[in-house]
Amino acid sequence: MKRMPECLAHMDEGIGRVGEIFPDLPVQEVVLTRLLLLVGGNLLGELERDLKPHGLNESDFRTLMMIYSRGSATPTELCEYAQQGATNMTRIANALVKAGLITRATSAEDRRRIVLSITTAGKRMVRKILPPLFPNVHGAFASLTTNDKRTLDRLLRQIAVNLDSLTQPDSRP
Amino acid sequence: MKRMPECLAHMDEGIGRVGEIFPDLPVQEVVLTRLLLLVGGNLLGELERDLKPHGLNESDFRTLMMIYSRGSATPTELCEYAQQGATNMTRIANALVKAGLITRATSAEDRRRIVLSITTAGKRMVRKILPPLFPNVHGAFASLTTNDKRTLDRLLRQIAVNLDSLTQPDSRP
DNA sequence: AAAGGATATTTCGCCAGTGAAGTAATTAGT
DNA sequence: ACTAATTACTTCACTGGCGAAATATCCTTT
Repeated sequence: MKRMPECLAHMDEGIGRVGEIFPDLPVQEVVLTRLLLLVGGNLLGELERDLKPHGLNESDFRTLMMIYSRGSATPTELCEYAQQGATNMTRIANALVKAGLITRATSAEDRRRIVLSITTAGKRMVRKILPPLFPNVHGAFASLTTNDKRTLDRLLRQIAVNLDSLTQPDSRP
Repeated sequence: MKRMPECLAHMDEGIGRVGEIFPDLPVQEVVLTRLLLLVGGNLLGELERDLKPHGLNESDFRTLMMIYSRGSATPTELCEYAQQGATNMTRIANALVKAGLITRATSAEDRRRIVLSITTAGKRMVRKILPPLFPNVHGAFASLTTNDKRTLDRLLRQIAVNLDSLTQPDSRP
């Protein structure tokens, strides 16, 4: 695998060439899109690499952390906020239950519902996994100033909202 | 599915709670990581939604565009720059060949190699697919100023390089 | 209180991506 | 010039995720 700078140069070159053929091509935006996909993908890959030794993948981990931060949650809640399909949630819950990190219990008030709760083993797992991730998380943004990070935060949130309203254009009463 | 602002608020809240339990948690960086994963994922989803009617997925499309921009390429070249496994490249090439968008030919100088070249149907497909994407690409960054975009470009490239050297720490002679 | 509609979760079948092993062609070492 | 190592691509088996349909419970209306 080539190193990143060459990879980026190649991308710029390719988009540049296509831009000559399609004068309307919004070159800057296309580059940003590809950069976001690239960075997102690498970040995901790095995270999964760190999690694999513990037998978890990124969505398992994210789900575990969401349950951890609230103590318990229903699959639907988790789907809402983790933008996952319900189908997938079932499988993730199965895996976490099987690993003894969470428990499944049917809700008393609404027996359609399942309540997923973290176990002590689950909490222990979080304590084991989380801190070793800090250096890498830090490393990813090492060359950015605090100000850079604040700006990045702001811009990413804007893009997230833009994308959201692209997909669901103003479905408000 | 909840709207984006609620989703972001929920994320901030969750990370905040975890940050209280783990004082060393680099909150700002974790938030940025999650934002990048979120935006990357949504961007990918949007793109795939636009491509599906044409029978292509994102990696098919990316590969087609790379071949388009150079006229032809070998699977290995494409893997290098598109950070895809060779395995996957085989399948993608199969799909594109089957759709008549590219051709496969063995190289004359090195008979281990395969040369993938775009066909006229492939070029036609690019002309058909690409322009309708422009509005969405534009929309994703609509609320950003030109300066914002330049900054974002710079920061994303830095992160990309940081991640790269996290993974392959200075393997230079 | 019975029927129709809504909601929560699961099951099923499909597509995309990956690692490990396999095959074929080239290059390097002696 | 012959073996060994390398490189290019493919095949196979497996995991992760998704959409559509199935199931079970709840809510609403009559």
